[in-house]
Amino acid sequence: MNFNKDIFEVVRLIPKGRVTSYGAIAKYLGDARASRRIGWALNKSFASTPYVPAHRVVNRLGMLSGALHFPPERSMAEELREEGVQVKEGQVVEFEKCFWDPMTEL
DNA sequence: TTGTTGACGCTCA
DNA sequence: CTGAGCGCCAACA
Repeated sequence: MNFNKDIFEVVRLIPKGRVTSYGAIAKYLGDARASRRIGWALNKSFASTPYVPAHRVVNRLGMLSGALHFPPERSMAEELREEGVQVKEGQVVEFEKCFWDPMTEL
């Protein structure tokens, strides 16, 4: 299905040091209610190629809700920090400033 | 075929 | 502010 593919595509377009939300992606793909499916799709993103920076996708509050699903090696928080995104207590600091909206950026 | 689940988002009390 | 509940819908047992 194209949906998953589109999700991966959009996620790969997220600039380094920026983050976006499930809802934003869903909206961009035309189905604002697909947020749940996005999480599910991203779950499988590990097996897909090329690499999908799923750590740049968080929920609408900027929380790393999916951190537990990441391999210990690629901790969401760590990856983000390395890219210049401050993460504290499983949440993106200054989320609004790092937020990247495909709707307005593309 | 049916029921449960989930990396969400929103509303209401 | 916190918690509970609901809608959505694909995947899976």
